[in-house]
Amino acid sequence: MNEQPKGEGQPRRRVRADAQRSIDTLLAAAAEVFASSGVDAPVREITARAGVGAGTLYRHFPQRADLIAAVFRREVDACADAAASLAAEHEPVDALAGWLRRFTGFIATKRGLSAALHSGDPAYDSLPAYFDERFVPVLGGLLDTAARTGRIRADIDPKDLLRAVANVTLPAQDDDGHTERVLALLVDGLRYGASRAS
Amino acid sequence: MNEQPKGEGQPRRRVRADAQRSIDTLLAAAAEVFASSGVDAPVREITARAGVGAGTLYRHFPQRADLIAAVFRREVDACADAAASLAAEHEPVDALAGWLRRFTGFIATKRGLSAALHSGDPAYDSLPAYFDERFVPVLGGLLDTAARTGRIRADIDPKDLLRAVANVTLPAQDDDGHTERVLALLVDGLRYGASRAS
DNA sequence: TGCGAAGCGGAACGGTGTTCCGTAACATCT
DNA sequence: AGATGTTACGGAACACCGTTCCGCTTCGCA
Repeated sequence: MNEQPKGEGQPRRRVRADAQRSIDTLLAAAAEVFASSGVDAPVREITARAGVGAGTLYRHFPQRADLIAAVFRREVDACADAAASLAAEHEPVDALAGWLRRFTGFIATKRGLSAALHSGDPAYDSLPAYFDERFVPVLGGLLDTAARTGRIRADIDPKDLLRAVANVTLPAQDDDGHTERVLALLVDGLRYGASRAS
Repeated sequence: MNEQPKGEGQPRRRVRADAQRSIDTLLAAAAEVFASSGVDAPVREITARAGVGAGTLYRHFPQRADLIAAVFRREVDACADAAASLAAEHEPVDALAGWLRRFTGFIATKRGLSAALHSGDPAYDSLPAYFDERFVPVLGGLLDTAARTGRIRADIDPKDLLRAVANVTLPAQDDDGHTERVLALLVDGLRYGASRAS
């Protein structure tokens, strides 16, 4: 549950108790603030909610981006882990569609983050990699299992589908079922040509 | 070619000559700066290039967002107008695919703008409407014509497809053909079920 | 319990978007 | 053309934000 940012080689120094407390408080406060005010919320709003000074934040997260990244990773993990139970409880194609929907929900809370990702800030460099690292195997597994039923084509790169769904979902502002319909269109695209190729 | 921002009811007052000069210079400078440094470029960079003071900019574009919106509209028009010649020179389905590709190129230059659009700034409120107002009829026409050949399904809402393509294209950072492939997937989705319905 | 190191708060810094206002340029009427 | 009221101009000043700095406190170990 705890977290030590910037874990270079090994964490050679023990984390002092008050420092760990600050880190936890900051991550919790940041998650709340990001959820309610978006990732562009002023840093002072986070430090105020956490009841710490600005210096404390920057000691543990040298760049504002590092804090965002830390919060992000936690939520990526939660979404990726959801795939296992879906696969256990549903038919392959349903599990695939279901997880895509779950993934859609995850992405929907990330408004404003895509902008940050493409800002060129090197602090975000590791995020897309982590995103792929966790999600590509998950979606790849669902896709393979579904393809083996023959009801879905087998020539889809998980990474492509992942990005497509994410990109379609992220900017959906006044979503009156738009995301649902496009997701359905993509799944139809998957079904098209299910008969050819292996 | 000229432009008078904020045209409320009627433009009841003539625009003074020096003011029109400032507006034109600012729009030109802004277009260049946005293209080279993105929409997040400092205002002072634009005023410097235009050779005007900050007060002049804010007199004509009360919010930074108003300037962005004005530049944006010009380029929307250019892209929408491209559809006519495509429709005249290609088969319906090719014209459709061709314009989607052209549209893709337009969107690709708008990185960072999507972030602005979803920032909640009321100054951008009219942009999506203008975007739809210009593009939906254009894509709708291409879609109808293509559907009448029977090689494309007829139950697609132009607005859905428009947003889907835009959303897929906008965040494409390291595009190694990703956009192309997803676009193809969407067009396959259009072909799927072309036989059923009218 | 004493002491060096790590952590803490918050004032201060540099840079940004935006406002303000004295001055200059324009359009109109005589 | 000259006078005059209105509109626009430039750039210094303001408010806010991310980030840095540093004197003081707290922690962990012997």
